[in-house]
Amino acid sequence: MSIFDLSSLSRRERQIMDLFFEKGALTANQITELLPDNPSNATVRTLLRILEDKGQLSHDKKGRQFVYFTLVRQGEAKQSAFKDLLKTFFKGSLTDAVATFINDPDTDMTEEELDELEDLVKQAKKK
Amino acid sequence: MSIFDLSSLSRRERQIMDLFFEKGALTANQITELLPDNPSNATVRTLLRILEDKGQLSHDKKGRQFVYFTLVRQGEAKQSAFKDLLKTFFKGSLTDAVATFINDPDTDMTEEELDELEDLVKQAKKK
DNA sequence: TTTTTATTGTTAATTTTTTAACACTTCAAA
DNA sequence: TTTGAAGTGTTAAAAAATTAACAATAAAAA
Repeated sequence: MSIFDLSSLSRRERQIMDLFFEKGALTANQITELLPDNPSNATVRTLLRILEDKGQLSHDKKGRQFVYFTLVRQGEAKQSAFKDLLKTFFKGSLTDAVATFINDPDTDMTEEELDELEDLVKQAKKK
Repeated sequence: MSIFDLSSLSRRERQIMDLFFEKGALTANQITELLPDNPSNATVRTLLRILEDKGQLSHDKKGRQFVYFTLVRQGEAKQSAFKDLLKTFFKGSLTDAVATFINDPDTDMTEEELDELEDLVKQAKKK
């Protein structure tokens, strides 16, 4: 199993890894608050040790607290997760995904974002 | 729990739902072949019945086979999954996600795709 | 028909995940 | 110092997920 393969993690492990990807470094107490269904602090610490054993996380000591962080490089995790999503839901097509998102009535992007996006595509076309 | 909330499914349940999103309707035998770690056919059927109980799947009978399919509307599942991914990995920003993908050296998009993408953005700007 | 084969149904054992109780440690305040 | 508060370590029970054995059924072939 690759370190990027989130699909082989258990439900709770995955929920926790998602928090790290979203928030960066976290303590056991922070995770306890962020997880659904109010697990106990001890429960979360067990999970953190398991994820550390699996090589997904590590921690630094700061005062008396452990501050955990992913060992997966953020950039690679992002790319891997994004590609997996495109494959699962959009036949691998970025264009399909963007179309779905932009055409969702709930989505409202600012003019600036759209400009930025257009520039991005133009840059890509130059190569 | 919403029917779109994949994060509350178990590991196997989630792997199976991902297959349905990617492939559409499937029989137990097909799923058995597609899943990692070679589960037995009986195992897969149990999971399918569980997912049916949870309201995620249903099935039609075709000859002697059951053909299963998601009850989640594909369009809504896509949007929900995509938004979740943006939130987890890209601070909710479509532009960030597209930039990461396009700038990945492994990615190579055709000229046509890029054109399509550019048009899409231009259309969106008109509104 | 009858038999064979490919499927599904049921159930229970096994394994993994999830949980938290209780012990231990460490820092900081009194 | 001593004591208390806030954290971590260990372990084992409980719950959930995963697995597959065996029975039943139904379609197809003989």
